[in-house]
Amino acid sequence: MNLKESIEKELKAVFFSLFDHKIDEKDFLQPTRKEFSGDYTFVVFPYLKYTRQKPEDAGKRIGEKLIENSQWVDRFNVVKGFLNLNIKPSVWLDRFHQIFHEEDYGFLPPNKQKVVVEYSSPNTNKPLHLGHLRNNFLGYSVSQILDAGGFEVEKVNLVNDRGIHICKSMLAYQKFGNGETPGSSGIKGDHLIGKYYVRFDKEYKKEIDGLVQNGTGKEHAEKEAPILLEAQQMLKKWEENDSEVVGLWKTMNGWVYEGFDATYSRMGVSFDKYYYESETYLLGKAIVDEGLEKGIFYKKDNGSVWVDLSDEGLDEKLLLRADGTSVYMTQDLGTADLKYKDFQFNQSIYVVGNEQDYHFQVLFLILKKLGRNYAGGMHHLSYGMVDLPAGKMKSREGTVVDADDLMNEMAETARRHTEELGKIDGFTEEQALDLYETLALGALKFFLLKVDPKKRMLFNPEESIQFHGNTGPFIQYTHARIAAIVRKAEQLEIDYQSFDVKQIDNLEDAVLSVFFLLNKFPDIIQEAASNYAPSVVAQYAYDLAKEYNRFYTEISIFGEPDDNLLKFKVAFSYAVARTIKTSMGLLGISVPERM
RNA sequence: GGUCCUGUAGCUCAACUGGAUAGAGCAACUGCCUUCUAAGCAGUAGGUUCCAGGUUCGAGUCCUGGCAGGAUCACCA
Repeated sequence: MNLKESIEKELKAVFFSLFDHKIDEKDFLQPTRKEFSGDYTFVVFPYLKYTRQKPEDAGKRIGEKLIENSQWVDRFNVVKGFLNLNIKPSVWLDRFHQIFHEEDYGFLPPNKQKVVVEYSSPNTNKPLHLGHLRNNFLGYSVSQILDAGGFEVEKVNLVNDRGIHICKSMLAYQKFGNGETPGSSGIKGDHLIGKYYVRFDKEYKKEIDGLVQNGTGKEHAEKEAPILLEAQQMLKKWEENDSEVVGLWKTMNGWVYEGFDATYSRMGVSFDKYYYESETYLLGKAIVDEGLEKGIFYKKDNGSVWVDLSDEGLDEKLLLRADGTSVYMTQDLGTADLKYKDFQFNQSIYVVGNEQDYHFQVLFLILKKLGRNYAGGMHHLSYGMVDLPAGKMKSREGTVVDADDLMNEMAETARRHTEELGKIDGFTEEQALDLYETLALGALKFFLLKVDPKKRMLFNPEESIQFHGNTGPFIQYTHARIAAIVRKAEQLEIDYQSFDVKQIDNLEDAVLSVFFLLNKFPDIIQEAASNYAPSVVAQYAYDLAKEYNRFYTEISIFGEPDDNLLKFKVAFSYAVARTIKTSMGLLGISVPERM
């Protein structure tokens, strides 16, 4: 039982003895707001019908009775109907002692549940951009958080490696590539393929213009442009397993994967399993048959298969084309089954942009109708678009922020800032570059993760990434400061682990607020895990760093004359640094020892 | 047009799922480096929480109706 629950139990007993009513609610204490004195607050208002007195009086009576023989609470104050409880400093100190010696502090015990997190899921016809960054950072962070929350996590990447888009790149390459390779051109594989995707679009537009000038209608021209027909032809050949087309496809996808691997590794994300649509796109047809047999789906005259979800307030949805080929939904039905077969998950998370909200609503509903018992554990972690000041990003129009470019710019900005501050004296070149990378990725990840995923966000390349205030580097800086303290303590051979809480009787406010935050770390992980919410962790890491910095500037550590207090202050700082490191780790952000 | 999401300080975001005087950061202004890292700390200023009703001891939060922005409603993925 944790501290809060212990107090709730005591308070329940007191309330019962005074008013002869058992409080049924769980979790009825809340943290006291900053402006008031106290640690936890009991709101009396909801219980007025049992107390039958003015809220102030009831609060006072409960408070008095509670502190008579409470193990935990020694003071209280009442403001209107709010009973604020102060926990005994000695209790905080004991709690801190416990926390300090728990190596994995904050992590929840294994819960025997398995969760699959699918994220990233790139197309192989172009490099990753800013939108993918949000997806990847979210997916990776949620995986880390669920892992800390006691789940067994499988990170999965479903690569969209087939279809008309990749044929467009292949065709343009065939026509204009002159045998260029990543090696010969010095261009990273995914960027090289992206180059030909753009080239295709250019030629395609040219042909449309030509057709329109010769009197063809625009819509017709868009469908009939020879290069598009050629790409469609290529897709057909691919599906027929034409060796030349498949060979080119393999080569070009290989280049893309090399490029992606480099980008993923720099982003610090990874996967336990890859699925490829080229291998899964035919799945799901059996499920269509199953649905027809069960009478959940129906066939139209032309042979196409549909599901009618109008009873659930949705539309009719196509599941199989008249020519018997699959659509996106067909594949996703099949892949859902495949994932379950592979992992027997309790939960399956899809990190996918909010433009597919409707798709997943339909997908989950169909699986439920089909009687898949795993369907209840599925969740679409939907996130909003990242917009630029100029508006929406469009890959074909060149208005995207490329992921590799952005990381380069960030590292460059980090270098400039650091050099201006003269902070790299004594760093080797390698250490300095390492630091820039840590700061760049820290700033970027924190910026993207501190916001509620549902919200679309504006990214202004010049202004969005800061190194001050509510940012990744601010938290990293706090960690580096503490690391310096710990280094110094070790140099001075201070055995800070041996501090004795029994000898401490007076604690500064700043220390108590940090205790409160440290104590709540497991709850934060719990909350973040059940809501798939990295932003909760980001907010926490910031609060902790902020609060510690208050302590840091107000209180001298090595100026402390009392030997035991000195040890305690170092240990206290150490515990904060460790918790900062852990919580940032849950966001996929590493923290430097020096900066 | 139907459905879903969003709307909070000039800007970017919080608000423990219905609690107190709505909080941070950026930008602006004022202080604090001979001390363990000033990428920091303290302070000032900034609000009709899009609007109108309703529910109740209490609403940024829940309900109804509007307004604004976005997404989606393809034999695309």
